[in-house]
Amino acid sequence: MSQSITIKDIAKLLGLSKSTVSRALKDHPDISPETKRAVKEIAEKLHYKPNHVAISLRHRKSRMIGLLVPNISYFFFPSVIEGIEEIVHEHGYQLMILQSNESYEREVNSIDTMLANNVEGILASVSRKTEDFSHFKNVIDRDIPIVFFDRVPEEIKADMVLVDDIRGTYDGVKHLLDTGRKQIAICIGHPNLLISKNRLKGYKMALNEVGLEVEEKYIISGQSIDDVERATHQLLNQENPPDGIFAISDLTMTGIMRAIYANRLRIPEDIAVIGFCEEPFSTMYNPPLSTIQPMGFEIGKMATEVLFTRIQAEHGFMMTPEIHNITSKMVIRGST
Amino acid sequence: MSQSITIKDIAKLLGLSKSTVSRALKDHPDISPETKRAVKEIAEKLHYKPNHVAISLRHRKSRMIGLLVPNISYFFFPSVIEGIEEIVHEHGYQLMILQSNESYEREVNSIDTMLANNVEGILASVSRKTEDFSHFKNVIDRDIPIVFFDRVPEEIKADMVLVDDIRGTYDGVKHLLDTGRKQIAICIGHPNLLISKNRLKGYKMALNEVGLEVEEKYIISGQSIDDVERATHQLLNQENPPDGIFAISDLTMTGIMRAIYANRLRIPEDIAVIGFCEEPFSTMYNPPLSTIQPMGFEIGKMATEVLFTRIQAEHGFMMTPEIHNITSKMVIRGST
DNA sequence: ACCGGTTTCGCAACCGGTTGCGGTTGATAA
DNA sequence: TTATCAACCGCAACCGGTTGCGAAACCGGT
Repeated sequence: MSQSITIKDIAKLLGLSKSTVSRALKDHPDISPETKRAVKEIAEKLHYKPNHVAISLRHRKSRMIGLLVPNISYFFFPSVIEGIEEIVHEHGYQLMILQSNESYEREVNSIDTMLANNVEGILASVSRKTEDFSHFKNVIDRDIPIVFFDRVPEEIKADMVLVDDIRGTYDGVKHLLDTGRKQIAICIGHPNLLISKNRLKGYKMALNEVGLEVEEKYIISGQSIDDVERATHQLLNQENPPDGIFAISDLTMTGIMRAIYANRLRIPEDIAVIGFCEEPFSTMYNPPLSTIQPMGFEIGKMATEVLFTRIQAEHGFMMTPEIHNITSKMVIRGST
Repeated sequence: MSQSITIKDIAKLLGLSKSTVSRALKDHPDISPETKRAVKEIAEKLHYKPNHVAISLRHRKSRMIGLLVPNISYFFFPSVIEGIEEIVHEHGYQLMILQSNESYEREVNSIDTMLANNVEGILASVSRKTEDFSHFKNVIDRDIPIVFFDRVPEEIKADMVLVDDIRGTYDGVKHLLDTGRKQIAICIGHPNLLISKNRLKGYKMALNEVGLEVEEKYIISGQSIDDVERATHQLLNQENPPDGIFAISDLTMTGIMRAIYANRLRIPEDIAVIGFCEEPFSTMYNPPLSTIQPMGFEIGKMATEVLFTRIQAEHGFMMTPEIHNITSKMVIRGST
């Protein structure tokens, strides 16, 4: 039984044609009830499983959704994926997950394999290194729906689902101000990224609202935990160190926390900390961190729902792309 | 250009047959150099990309490896996946990642879609809920190589790649003893799991070696962070509380740490902590945790290498299954 | 002119399903 | 008796490549 059994096998056993078996299996009205029964019975007995590859080839569609993520190593993307899978499976589709690992080549490659595998739609979060977006244009030209989330290309016309960074940062910084902090620092990622810009915007909004000016010395950035740790050290050891820090991600938060611990500062007495962090990351610290939850699950769900409306829309009748902002939830814990 | 272009398109444009084009593209010696040049040139110009689905159907193989994991939400599996991807891509294959989410139905389902998609091999870590393993037997009967890792079924004859739990736990507990601890507790997962049994074994080995007896009250277990947190509370508040705890995973560690913090105990002064934990999890705490690193990356690599030797072996000529133990690395930090 | 051997290419079947269309059968109506 | 029609099923093409085999065209040698 090393070979999987096919429709032809069933047909031969029953003295029928392939077409009849195929139709019987899917309750086509042309087939008599007895024939259907016989076919289904033997199919059941032999554990017949249709070959998706053949179906995909014939129909030019695969019931598969391609997912491109930079990585799955931290909290955010896995939770997004959970949201995606919920909707994908609801529709009876399968998910094909590809990691770019922040590499442009692998990103292009991944898109190629998705197309070569006839995915019916693509969800994508782009790599940090990507600056040429023609592989995505390619997808759009082929009329394959694509929805970007979180890390989106700026120059592509497509649906986007984003965390509301401006609002989230504004909320977090405002909360720090509300608890009496005056010198609030922020740690951002790569300054070119849209998310960094937006978060800075929210930061400025909150400060300006209470008449504070943005000071350059309170803005640090870093690409890795170690980067951030070093930057935070400098930040804490300058004159007039901050009494509150807003971290932009789980990674920056880790670097910041390490530096704070190393400097023997107390949280929240000496310095308050809040930032964009996922569960269960934020509850592991001492004290548990107040956070702006990015709601990865909701982002995944929303992105996938948008994708399916595109898939189900008549081809050619494309609505204009939309941008969805998912507002984050602020959770106050011991660190502020 | 909404339709992707095929071999037939190229053939028509050049007045050739499909077969000639196909052969030209793969440098078949039967084709003249000029024809090859012409074909390749126009293929390049039109951005021709072969349709993997068609190739897969024809060859009955897909150059895809299926990966079944319970989840991708924590540190261990993502790092395993990194190792897997390294080897998979080295071989020019693609990885199809499916999550069971600890659900038996979804596990069976995932195996089905892998088979239906003609994967050439499967890497699997089974769900906690799985007790019937016939879906895996099915795979083996079909002569499709499968390698289990980390969470393995006991009653299936197949290659396995495991963390050396006995050795790892032994090392960790021994280290606690070496630093002068006398009452050492351990927190395990579900008692039925092989890993729990093995880790208990290592725990006992280390204790017995220095003439200590295993006491039931020092063995706790839990399925979730909250479970563990509660159990640790009880553990710490009984008479003769432990002065060292060995945690069996990132999850149990989180519960334990929360309970320790809540009880205002100092680490490592009052209680030392060590356990199986992944980077960067263990460095986030205060103090950074000593850990037994499970080496997910190595496990992934090893499992995939074994899988490819099976794939490349002549079918039928199956070697007997092997069990590989990956020894963990002990990293001493501030918590012990 | 004829033959054997290359070189170069096309025909057609095939992978495993799907589907338009046409054919056969039997029953019913005219 | 014959036309009509529904019920039921098979033929064959198709999706996009791959490949065994045969054939045409050309070569130099006799």
